[in-house]
Amino acid sequence: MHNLSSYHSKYRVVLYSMTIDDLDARLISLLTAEPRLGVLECSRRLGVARGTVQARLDRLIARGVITGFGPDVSPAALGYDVTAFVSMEIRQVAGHDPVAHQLARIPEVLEVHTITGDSDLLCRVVARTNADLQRVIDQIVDVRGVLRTNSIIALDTPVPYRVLPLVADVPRREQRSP
Amino acid sequence: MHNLSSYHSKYRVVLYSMTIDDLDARLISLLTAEPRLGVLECSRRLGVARGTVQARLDRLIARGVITGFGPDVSPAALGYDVTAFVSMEIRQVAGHDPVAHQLARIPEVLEVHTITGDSDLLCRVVARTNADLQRVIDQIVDVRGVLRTNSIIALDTPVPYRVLPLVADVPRREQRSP
DNA sequence: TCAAGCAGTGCACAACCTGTCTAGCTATCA
DNA sequence: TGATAGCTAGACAGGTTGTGCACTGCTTGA
Repeated sequence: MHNLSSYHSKYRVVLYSMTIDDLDARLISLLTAEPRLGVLECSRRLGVARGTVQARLDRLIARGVITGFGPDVSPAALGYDVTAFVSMEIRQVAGHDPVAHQLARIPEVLEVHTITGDSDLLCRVVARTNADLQRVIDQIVDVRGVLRTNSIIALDTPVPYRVLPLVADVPRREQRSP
Repeated sequence: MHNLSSYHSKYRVVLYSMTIDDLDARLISLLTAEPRLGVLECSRRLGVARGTVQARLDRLIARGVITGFGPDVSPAALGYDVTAFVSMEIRQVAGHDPVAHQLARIPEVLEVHTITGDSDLLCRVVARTNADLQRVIDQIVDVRGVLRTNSIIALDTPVPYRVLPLVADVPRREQRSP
């Protein structure tokens, strides 16, 4: 098996983790900016052959770097204007998995993490209004194993979720340590 | 201006907010499951005319329900295995915007919210290792206006970010209240 | 030092899909 | 009742995709 991270570049450091190329980063950036672009148009914009773009994309997907091209849905546009982070303590006897499984059945729960610190779980929820948030929190509290919850409302989101700066940074980090 | 939410359905309630149809929900679900599907294939799967799918998609995008089709990048696949939530207090004199602006310059900061509660800002950060997380937090603390931070590490993510259950739930909510 | 393997390039082909337009039909709303 | 909006079905040209091939250049390992 050949070294995944040392091919075809004099600058690339030999790291035993999967990294991405500058071309990969530019490809991801391009597709993020204009997602409807086809492979052919990408190859034109990037100045490489179509087969290269096709191969890069396949590889990024195969490696799990790109997990999908799903449509990004805005909960706010659906009327879910309230976002909150709910942390909770759970009864430790049964572990956290059954609780997370029950939380997953609530559509308004968008994300669940197990965390360090005073609480055990942190989840992101959305609701239509503050009153509706109460309904969602009630559903969470009703989950068997949930002992106490603590809610924090997100008033504004000055930086919405993004990965692009990270993607652009990876190849530069590689080059800086020859 | 005509009523956006009452067209073409005997079940739909007149709500003065933008909602989605059952067909919209099925379209989004389908595209989420198999994002590489074209419009024509979608129309076949959904059993409607191609023009309908095209029109629905255009409308969903125009309304802001679908904000994009960007490639979903997994930070973990890029070597950023550590996810943490960092809440912070900031100096109130200058407001929170300049702080958020500086935080946005840190690639590892994926998301920033202004929040209720003891802290002022909550952000999601990623890092390569726990030691690397220290580096990122140091960068955050160095931001002018940041007084104190509190970090919570996400050990596991039993429910990764998803919107699909919410999307599927919206049309059913509409029907339930005639 | 040399052969092998991997990326990339350029080209070709058929099949398919997209964007766009038309026309007719139906349901809703004023 | 008339006007409007949405869905269907069909059509068209043009571009794009998936795939295969041969060739080049670089890196690797014997």
